[in-house]
Amino acid sequence: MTKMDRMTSAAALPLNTILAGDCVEAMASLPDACVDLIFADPPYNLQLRGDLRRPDNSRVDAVDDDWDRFASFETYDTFTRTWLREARRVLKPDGAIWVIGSYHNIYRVGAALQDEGYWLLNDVIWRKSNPMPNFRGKRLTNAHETLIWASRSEGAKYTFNYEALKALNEGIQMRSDWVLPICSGGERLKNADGVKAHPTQKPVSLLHRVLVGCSKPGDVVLDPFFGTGTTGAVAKMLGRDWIGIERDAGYREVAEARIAGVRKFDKAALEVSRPKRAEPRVPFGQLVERGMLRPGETLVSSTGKSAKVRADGTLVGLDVKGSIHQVGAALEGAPSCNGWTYWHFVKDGQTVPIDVLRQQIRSEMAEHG
Amino acid sequence: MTKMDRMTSAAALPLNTILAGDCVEAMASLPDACVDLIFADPPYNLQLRGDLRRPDNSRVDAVDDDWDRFASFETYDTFTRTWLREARRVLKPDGAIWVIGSYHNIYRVGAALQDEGYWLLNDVIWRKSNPMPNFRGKRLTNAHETLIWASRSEGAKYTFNYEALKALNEGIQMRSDWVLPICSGGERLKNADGVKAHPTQKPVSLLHRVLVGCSKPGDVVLDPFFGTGTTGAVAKMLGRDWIGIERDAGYREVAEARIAGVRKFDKAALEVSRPKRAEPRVPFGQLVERGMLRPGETLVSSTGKSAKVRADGTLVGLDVKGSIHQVGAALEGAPSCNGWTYWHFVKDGQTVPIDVLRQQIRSEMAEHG
DNA sequence: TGATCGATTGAATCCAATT
DNA sequence: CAATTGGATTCAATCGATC
Repeated sequence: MTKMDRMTSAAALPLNTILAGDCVEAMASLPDACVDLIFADPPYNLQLRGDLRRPDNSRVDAVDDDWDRFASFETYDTFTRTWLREARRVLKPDGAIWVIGSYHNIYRVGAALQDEGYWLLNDVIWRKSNPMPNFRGKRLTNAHETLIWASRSEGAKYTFNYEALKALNEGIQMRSDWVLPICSGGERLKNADGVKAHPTQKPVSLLHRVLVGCSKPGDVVLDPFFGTGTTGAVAKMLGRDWIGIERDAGYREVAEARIAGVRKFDKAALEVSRPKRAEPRVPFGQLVERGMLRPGETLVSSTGKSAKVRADGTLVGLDVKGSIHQVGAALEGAPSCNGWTYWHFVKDGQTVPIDVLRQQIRSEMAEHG
Repeated sequence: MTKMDRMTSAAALPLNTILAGDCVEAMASLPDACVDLIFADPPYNLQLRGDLRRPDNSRVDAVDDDWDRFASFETYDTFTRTWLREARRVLKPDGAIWVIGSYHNIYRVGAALQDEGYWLLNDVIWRKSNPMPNFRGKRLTNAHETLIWASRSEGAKYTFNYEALKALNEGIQMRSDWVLPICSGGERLKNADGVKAHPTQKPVSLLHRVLVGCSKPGDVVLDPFFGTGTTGAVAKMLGRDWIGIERDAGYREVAEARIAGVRKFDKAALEVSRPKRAEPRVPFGQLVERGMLRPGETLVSSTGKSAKVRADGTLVGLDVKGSIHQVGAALEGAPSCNGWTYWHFVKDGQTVPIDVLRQQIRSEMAEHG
C-alpha cells in the first residue's frame, strides 16, 4: 500500500465519529483492512433471574437491559460469530482485537475467536480492587473480568509497546493480571437526574493500558459497542483516531459530550492508571495452605497458652475457636490481641513468632512483583 | 438410599487407588453418580499449535488453512466433550467439577462445560506470585491460570464451605482471584536423576483451597488426569477419599510413593467453621414458654419501632400481627427481616437483642446432648 | 480545617427447610 | 409437588453531613 493510497482510504473513513446502529451493519459500511485495533465490550448475557438484595435489604441495581438478553447459548454464539467475522474483515492484516467479558460469556467469545481465525496472544485478568461482594455467601466474590487479546491471524506483526508497559509498571515487565478499581466517583458519567448514564461503564485506566500497550499514535481504533465512549475518550487523549458504533441514541449523546470535553494528553487523566501500592495483607490461612504450618500443629504463647491450627486457618484452644486474634484475645481475657506476635510455633526446640512466616511471604511477593 | 446400599456401592468403588489407562475408559468402569467432586487438569493440547503453524513468508491457501484449523480444534473439542460427558455421568446430582487450564484450551473447555449441561458457578484466577517472565518481550508475562468451577446442573445443591474460605482469608469473603506461588522447591517432585518428575505439577496450596472450600470429610474426589497426584495427596491430608486416573506408569509410580508418605491431619484440625444455618432451629415461642420473655412484654427495634409479645409466640405491632420476622418486615416496609437481630428486649435500662436468648437455649441444648 | 460517621453503590447467573 | 415461612448475608470507595 502506497502512502497516497493510505491517505485516500483514511480520508474516506468516518474517523472520530460515532456511527449509529447495529454494529454488524455499521462495520459493513467500512472498507476491508482499515482498522489497526479493535476494543470490544459486547453484552455479557448475564442471565439474571430474580432480584438481589444486600443484607441491609437495599436492592442491587441489576443489568437487566434488553441488549443483554439472549434466548440461548446458540443465539449468543451466532451473534458473537457474526460480529467477530465482520470485525476481522475490517482489521488490517497486522491488526489486533481486545474483547472483555465475564464467565457468563467469555468462553463462548474465546472459542469463537479461535474458530474465526484469530490468534490468541494473551488473556488478561482485570482484578477489581473494589468489586461488589457476594451478598448471600453462596459463591466466591466475582472479583475479576477477563480480557482476551488476539491478533487477526497467526504470525501477524501486532503492535506491542513492551517498554511503555514496563514503564507503566514501575520498571517491571507487565503481567497478565491488572489490578484496577472499577469506574466510580467523578469518572462515572451521570445523567441530569444523577442516575448513572450506563450500567457498565469501563474505567479509563483499563483502556489507557490497552491503548498504550497495543496501539501507536495515529492508529485507528474501532469500538463496535461504544456505550458512553471510554474507548473514544482515551483514544483522543492518547492521539489515536477512533470510530465508535452504538445503537442507543442516549448513550451516543453522552459519549459525544464526554469526548468533546477531553483534551489530548491530559496529564490528570493519565494519573488514573497508576495503582496504589499498599503493604499486602497476608491471611493466616495462607501459612496453612502453603504448608508452612500443619493443621493439628500446636501454637504457643509466651504466657503459656496454647491452641491448635485447623485446616481453614482458624485456631481451637480451650473452649474457644476463631481467628488467631480472637483466640489470643479470649485466652488472655483481653479486648483484642495481635495474633501475629502473640502466637509462636516450635522449631528445633525453639519458639518462633508466626510473624516470621508472614514476613517470608511478603518478601516473596515483593521480589516477584 | 439406605445405609446398606450406600455401603455396598462405596465398597465397590476403587477408593484411594490410581486406575491405569485412558480417563474415559477408566471412568466408564465407575457407576453413575458415585463421585462428589472432580478436579481435572487436562492436557493443554500443545500439538494443536504445531498443527496450526504455517510458514510466514508464503501465502497459504485460505480455504485449506481454515479447514485445517477447524479440524484441529475439532479434535480437541471432541476429546474434551467426551471426557466431560463421562465425568458428568459419574458425578452425583449435587456434585461439582473444577477444571484448570490456560488460554490455549480453557475457552474450549468452558464452552464445552456449558454445552454439556454443567452450570458455571465461578471462574477463578490463580495469580502466580512467581511466574516465568516473558523473555522475548513480545507479550505480557503469562502470570495466571484459569480454573472453572461448575455444578453438575443448574440448581444443584453444590458444597460450598463459605465460612471456611472466609476464615482462610482472615475474615474477609474469599474472592475469585487467588494469589499462590507455583510449585517449586522441596514440594516439587523429582526423579532419581534430579529432573522434575512432571512438567506441570500443581501446588498443594491450590488443591487445599479447592478441597477445603468445595468438599466435606468423607467425600469422594475424582481426578481423571492424576499426574503425580497432588489431588490425592491433599485429599488424603484432608480426610477425603480419592480416585485417580493416569495412563503414564511413571507418573503413577511417583504418585503412589508420594501419597503413601502423606499423613492425614487429625480430626479436630479437619473441622472447619460451621455455618449458622447448621445450628438447630429455635422457635421464638420457646422463649415465651420458658419464661425468658413474658406475654405482654414490649420489644423494640433500633429504628424505634415496637411490638408486644403474645402468648403464642407471635408479635402484635401497629396494625400487624405475625411472627417476629413478619412484623419486623411489615414495620420496616421491607421484603424480609431477621427478627432475631431486629428485635430487642429491655433489661436494666439496656436493650439486648433477643438473639442472646436463642444462644442461651442453644448452648443448653449442646450441654445436654 | 480535619476527623468521623452514616448512607450509598457496583456486569450478580446469590436460600433452604417446612408445610 | 408448590407454596409458605424462617432467617442468613457484604467490601471498598465515594460523598455528604456532622463533630
